[in-house]
Amino acid sequence: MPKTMPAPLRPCKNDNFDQKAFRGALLKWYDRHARVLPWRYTPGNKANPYHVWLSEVMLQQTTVQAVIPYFGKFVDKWSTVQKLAAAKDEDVMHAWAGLGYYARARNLLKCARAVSTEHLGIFPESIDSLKTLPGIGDYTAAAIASIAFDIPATVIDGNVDRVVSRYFAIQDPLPDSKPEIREQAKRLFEGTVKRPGDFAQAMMDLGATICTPKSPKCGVCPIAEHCQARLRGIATELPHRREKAVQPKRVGYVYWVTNSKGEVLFETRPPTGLLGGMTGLPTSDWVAPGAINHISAMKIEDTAVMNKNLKIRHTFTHFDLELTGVKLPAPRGFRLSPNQFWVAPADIPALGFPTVFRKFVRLVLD
DNA sequence: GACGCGTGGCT
DNA sequence: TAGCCAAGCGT
Repeated sequence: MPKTMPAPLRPCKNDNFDQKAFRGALLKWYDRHARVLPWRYTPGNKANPYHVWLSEVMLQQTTVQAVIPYFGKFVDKWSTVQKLAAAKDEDVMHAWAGLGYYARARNLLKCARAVSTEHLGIFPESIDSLKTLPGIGDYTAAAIASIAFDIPATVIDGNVDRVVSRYFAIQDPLPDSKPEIREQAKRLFEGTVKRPGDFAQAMMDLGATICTPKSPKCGVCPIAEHCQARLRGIATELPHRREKAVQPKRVGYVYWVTNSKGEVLFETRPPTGLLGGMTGLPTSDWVAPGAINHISAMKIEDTAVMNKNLKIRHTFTHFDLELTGVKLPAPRGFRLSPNQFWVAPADIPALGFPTVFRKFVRLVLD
């Protein structure tokens, strides 16, 4: 292509791209600005695969700030993958409570047990082997391989999606652009690789602290020179995303049932699905506003004392929920289901359960 | 490939 | 306030 020709808008080859210079600039930046995190080892030092795996699973779709206290709690309780493998399911679910995406906790335990029994307690090092383990997909396998074992791998998370989309000015919206992002990301990650783990973390740190979604700090970005989005003044706009559907609303009742001793009724939810395997309060079905909503797990609306002030709102990934609280004594003849149990009020705060229930408990107890 | 699956911080 | 979205995975 003649040098006088303007850069094509799409696709953008970024012909000024130089892998060696890119890697050098990014690693130099990382050596000065790497964040200090509990699971992270200083550049060059050996990582603990158990810590890398645990942190990466916790960090799936979850912010660093939210993960830090949970990571500390887990390594305090279970210092090795074998100890975690030997833990009771209930203890792990309670320790995870509040972090969200509870299938991760179920898979975490499955994975720990697989590593413990099938791999003699030692994490496999290849990406393909790692991907056979529960809860480890494309991203996490690549992250563990590179960060824990210094194996060259193309590590693509949401940060890398954004950095690559901007650096190469990819115009197609996510997730349509995933294949192109991967293709371009390979140009950054592949080749003669020194410090693959540091490079992967540098890419993610850059996305988390400099190449941020709303206001990218291009003025201090170590790779700004050849960033096609910055050169075109469209960094803030990228990556484009396909339009999202409006979240539906659902409503329902949540029950605060007490027995003669003042204990409160809790239950363990079914093992899969929403909040699967977690402890919660009994609720009605959650239905669209206006829909008939007398189908209750308790079938007790008629006898209950409704308190319209006991309302909580909670947003899940795919719907907005409004629950109305109902306080009532256990109905005459009430018998516990196998998954239900009584809890003394003093013991409730120590119980681990999802945020939607914690909101209601706080409302009742405060 | 589309969808189900939490939560909290930020704008 | 309401929307956006963060170190994704399993089905």
